[in-house]
Amino acid sequence: MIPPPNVTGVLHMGHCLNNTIQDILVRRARMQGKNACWVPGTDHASIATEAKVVQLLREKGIAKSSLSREDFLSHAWEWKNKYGGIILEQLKKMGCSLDWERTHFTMDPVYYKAVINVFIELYNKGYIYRGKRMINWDPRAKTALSDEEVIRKQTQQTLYHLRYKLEGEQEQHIVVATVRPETIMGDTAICVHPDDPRYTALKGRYAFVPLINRRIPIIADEYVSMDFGTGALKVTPAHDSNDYQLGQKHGLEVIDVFNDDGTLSNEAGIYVGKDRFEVRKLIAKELEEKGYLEKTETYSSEVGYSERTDVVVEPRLSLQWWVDMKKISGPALDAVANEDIKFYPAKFKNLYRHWMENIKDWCISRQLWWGHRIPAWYDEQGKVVVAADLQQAQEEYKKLYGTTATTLQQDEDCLDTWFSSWLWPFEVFKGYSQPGNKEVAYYYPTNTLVTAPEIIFFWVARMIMAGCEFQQQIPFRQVYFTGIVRDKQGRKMSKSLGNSPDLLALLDQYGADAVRFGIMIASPAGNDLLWDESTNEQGLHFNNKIWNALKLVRSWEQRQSNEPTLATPSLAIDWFESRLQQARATLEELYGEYKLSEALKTIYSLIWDDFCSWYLEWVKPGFEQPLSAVTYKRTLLFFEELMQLLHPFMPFITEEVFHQLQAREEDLTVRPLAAPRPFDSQLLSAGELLKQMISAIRDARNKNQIKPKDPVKLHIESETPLLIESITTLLSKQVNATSVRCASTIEPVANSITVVVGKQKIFIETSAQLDTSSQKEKLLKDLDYLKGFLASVDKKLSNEKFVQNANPSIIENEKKKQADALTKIRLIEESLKTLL
RNA sequence: GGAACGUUAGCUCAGUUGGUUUAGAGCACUACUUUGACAGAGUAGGGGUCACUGGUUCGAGUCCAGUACGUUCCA
Repeated sequence: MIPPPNVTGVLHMGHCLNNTIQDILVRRARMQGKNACWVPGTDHASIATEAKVVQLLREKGIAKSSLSREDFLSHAWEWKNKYGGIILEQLKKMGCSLDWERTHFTMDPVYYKAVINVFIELYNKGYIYRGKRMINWDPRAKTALSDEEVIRKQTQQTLYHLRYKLEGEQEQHIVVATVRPETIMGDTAICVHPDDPRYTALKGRYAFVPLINRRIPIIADEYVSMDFGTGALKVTPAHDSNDYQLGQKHGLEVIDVFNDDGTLSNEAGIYVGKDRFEVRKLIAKELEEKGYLEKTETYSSEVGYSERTDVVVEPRLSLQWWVDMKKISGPALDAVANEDIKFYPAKFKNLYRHWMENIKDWCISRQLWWGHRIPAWYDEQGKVVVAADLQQAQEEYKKLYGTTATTLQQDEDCLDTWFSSWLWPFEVFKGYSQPGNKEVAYYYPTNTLVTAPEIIFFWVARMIMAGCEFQQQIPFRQVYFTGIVRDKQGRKMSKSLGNSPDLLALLDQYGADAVRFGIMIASPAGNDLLWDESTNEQGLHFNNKIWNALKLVRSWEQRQSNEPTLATPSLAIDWFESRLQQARATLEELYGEYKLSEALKTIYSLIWDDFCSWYLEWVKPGFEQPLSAVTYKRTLLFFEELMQLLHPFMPFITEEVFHQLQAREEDLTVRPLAAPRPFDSQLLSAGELLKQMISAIRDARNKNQIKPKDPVKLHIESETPLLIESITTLLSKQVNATSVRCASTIEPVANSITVVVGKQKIFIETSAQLDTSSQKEKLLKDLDYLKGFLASVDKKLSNEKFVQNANPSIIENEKKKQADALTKIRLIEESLKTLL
């Protein structure tokens, strides 16, 4: 399931993250042999698109008001056809493996009809009503907004203390604090707290609004906070939702002083036709000049801005269409509460519950043309019927009112975009327009929704409601919330900050694989990610590493030999086989928990460290030497399997390498994953020991400045000589040792460096001149650590309460730690003695 | 004002039900190495009082309470 990307836009980093995650999940599901369906699509984004089209027309010198609805819509469709598909092309460039033939658009004819019918169905059920309520008005787009479309921002404002003259007394006044002096013409009361001693005497009296001298009552209500401002509040029911409620309670008049574009209306009486913010400045000046302004102070509070046009939202009383959310939200709340739908990360469950329990009605009408036109019809008196078209509306009217309507006019408004996208999970399979069809029966409910937490209420919650309401089933089983993409300083990426990188340029510069790698490696499960371009470089380096490994392996193709004397490094092969299977088991777990970033890290390290740094070095033949055919074959198979594991993250390079390793028809992207095989943990620990010994010996060589080309001889004292013997071939190869001797006790060897690895004491015999100080230093340091460690273990074991209370297996373990530490300490002390 | 989440190395993060080392990665950093897949590399190394203060416990990065700071959401 793809969230419908905004038809107006180009891809940004948020899309990049979101769609990369979905692609990873889809590719992996496909490799597991599942019929993975990922539906692409775009939504019509009514406000944003309409704003774009209006702007485009304005540039051409055409005003929207000069066009008929039909003409405007034809321009909008033209725009959609030209730009609407761009985003899908960009997804292809990112490597997203969508089912392209299923591409949908929320205003496709069938989908459009479904939206309209959903409206009618809900209206007939009594879930949709028309009502005059306080709404958020966007004065630029000239439309209502839902609460979710309003973004609150901390804003520095000026708080004006204004004097309102009291009735009856010449020089007396009451001081009111407001940040909106331009609304005083809409004041219909002043309100104080009933317990406020400062105003006890004023209750029930009257004051005059400055400049226009309208007489308004002074009322008392507990809503007013005594500490804020002067404790006296000017009540403007038309322009603030709290004031509106106060007004309702106290039966106050409502005076709307604004026009729909944010200019002052005739009702205001003064400054008519001027913009609200211009008036704020002008009126403040006039109030000051006329002595009404006592003082000003700066004040920071949250102000609502329109999500789409970024202008300050105006609370406004207006007649709109609403969905009664209480009637529809119940099953959707339960579905998440009882985990029929699981949220990843789980913390969003709380947020969801809180919103659902305090849900408010959804304002679904928008004063726009681009969108699904509300199927409501009005007669001359404003009587309403809801029906899909005029003919049905007339029939409905007759049924309802018993007469034939002379003229029926359709509502001019459109539905909120989300009123169409909430049907997405089933209507892309025509689950509403053709209920129970084969497709929807097969694919619905879908599995996983991947989306940004910002639209949990806009979209996720409403899809769940729609699913429960119209399909009687939840729309998906898991919801994975991605983090928010931020810049290095932790700021949200936004157009206005200009900190959002151009994704297309990045794809050109680094390639899709590197960009996908970069964003995924930086993206911890459930957290925001601080994105930095340098992670793309890491991706690029990784590509390069894989490419070089390919070069190496391919160069072996001509060097294969079936010579029976040629040894096959079976330890290396068996070890890597086990390591690979172990990593696959880890990956299985990580995918199960949606820890994709960690899954990528696991594969990255498997390829870079285990495969390239260890395995390939172990099986690598000497300069221009042959290698056994078996080794070559196994190496190819390993490489293939690694590419398959990496493929969901980096589809392009893995596919290419897969074909370069061996010419073939089959594609990696559709190749099923082989069943996981068991791994041998003894082999894994042998490999671990080998790696540790190699590192320790290299370190000793480094510190004693023994050149890589200078050979050494190894004498190893070990309690497990058989284990050591199994690794000597690889060990001597990796540290340039000409001979390895292993025994349970070894006398000190002349002119040698001693290192201790685990319970092994290794003498590195060399012909070079030795300076024992550095190795002594290292041994002393190790000794110090071990003694401290031993002390902490001893402390535990000598604590009677610990021995009494702790789990026996833990005590056993502590005893083992103690014994091991003692052995190691003995070995180091012995080594130190030989140095003296 | 209310709520949720977070605070572990210079940066970004792991760390499962308290005991598997005296806390791990990846980047970045330092030294050495131009070796024959790869200098976009290799080899090795340094780096943390786990925000703070108390508490529970034989034992706390992990559980509890409070404080500070941060982010987000809702008023």
